[in-house]
Amino acid sequence: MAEQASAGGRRSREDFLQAAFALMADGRGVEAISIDALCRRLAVSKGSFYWHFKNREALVEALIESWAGHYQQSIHAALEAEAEGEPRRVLEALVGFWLDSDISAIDRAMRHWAYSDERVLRAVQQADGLLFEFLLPVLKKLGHGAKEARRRARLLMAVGIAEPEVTHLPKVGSDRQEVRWVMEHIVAAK
Amino acid sequence: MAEQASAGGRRSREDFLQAAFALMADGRGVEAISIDALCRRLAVSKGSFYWHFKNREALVEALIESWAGHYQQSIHAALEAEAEGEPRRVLEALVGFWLDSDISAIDRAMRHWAYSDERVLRAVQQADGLLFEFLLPVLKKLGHGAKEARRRARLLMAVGIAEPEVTHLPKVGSDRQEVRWVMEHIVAAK
DNA sequence: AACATACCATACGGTATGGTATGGTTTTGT
DNA sequence: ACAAAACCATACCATACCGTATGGTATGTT
Repeated sequence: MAEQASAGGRRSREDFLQAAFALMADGRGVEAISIDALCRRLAVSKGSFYWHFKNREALVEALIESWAGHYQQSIHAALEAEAEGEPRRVLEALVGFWLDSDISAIDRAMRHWAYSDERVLRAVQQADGLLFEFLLPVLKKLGHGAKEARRRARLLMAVGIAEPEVTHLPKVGSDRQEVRWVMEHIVAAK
Repeated sequence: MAEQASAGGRRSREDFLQAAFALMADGRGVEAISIDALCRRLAVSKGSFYWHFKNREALVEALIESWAGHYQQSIHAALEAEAEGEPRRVLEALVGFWLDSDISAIDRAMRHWAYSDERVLRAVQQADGLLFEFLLPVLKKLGHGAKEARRRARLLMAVGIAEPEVTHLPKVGSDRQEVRWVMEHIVAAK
């Protein structure tokens, strides 16, 4: 414990956000984020927290905003760079982004949190919509019509989302091989 | 409020389990199951709860066991009856089972709960494994080899699991149409 | 030196929760 | 009818949490 942030020095708003994400990622979701737990993790007292945030709600709102920002930024960074190039490379980038372990842990927590908080739901749906919009033209480039593109984009995202849920089912080949198979099967025009 | 169970009469262990599932289904998952909330819902006091259960942990364990039992039973009821018939009909039955709103709400809650409780994780994985084993022969009947069957069964389950997560993305046709498309696309041999 | 600002510690109040102790009521067996 | 068992209500305690009040320290600024 006793996070970085220059262990003797002071804490910033960002430190609390980072610690909250960390709690969320390896805990029981948003419920794991208690102010006491945060302060323990940062080796600081509640006085500090309430200096940086009005209350727990303010932290929560900041968390949502921060996540949305990072998520969108990640998508842009991973995909926009490739957007003009070979469609398959764009999809590779997407998969790489999605399988990133840090992202996916927080991602799962956010998705569940969305069930109990409308604001989170909106943030997640907006992020999904963004990714979806990226996928559509890529699939069209691969020769699919509008309807087919929508269906396959949807399917692709469903698979991406559910992947962590089916890791226990017997796999046929390596991760790379599986990805390639899904690509060819879902993505390729018949 | 004030559940059935003969509103004046006494409560059984099963009543508490049912109420707990109900709380779980329309709440924030397992955290929504507080003893007070349960007792309020059943119009009874904590004395009753602690008569039927040693403590909250005991309730939780009973919940896991009960869910696993019901889930397996549902799978058998829905699929085994069709197991010898037309493969497509088996899959239709599966989809019908999966889209059942009650099941899927609790299902989602269980899946998330699994992240924070190993016992739940085992129960969910075992249930998934069961369904998976049902799917394999069906897909083989449709003309797929062993590898292809495993891959497609996995994909099919991923789609089923993730479906509730992508409901906000634009759909092309009606539910039935979408299901047919996925069937044809994932299930059918090319 | 005097003050201002930013930051943090400690102690406390209020509430929601899990849990216990104890006794009362209803049902059941004989 | 009567006792035992099953079932439940009430009062109470301990803990964990959010939030506040208040005082303290470090680093400037004038």
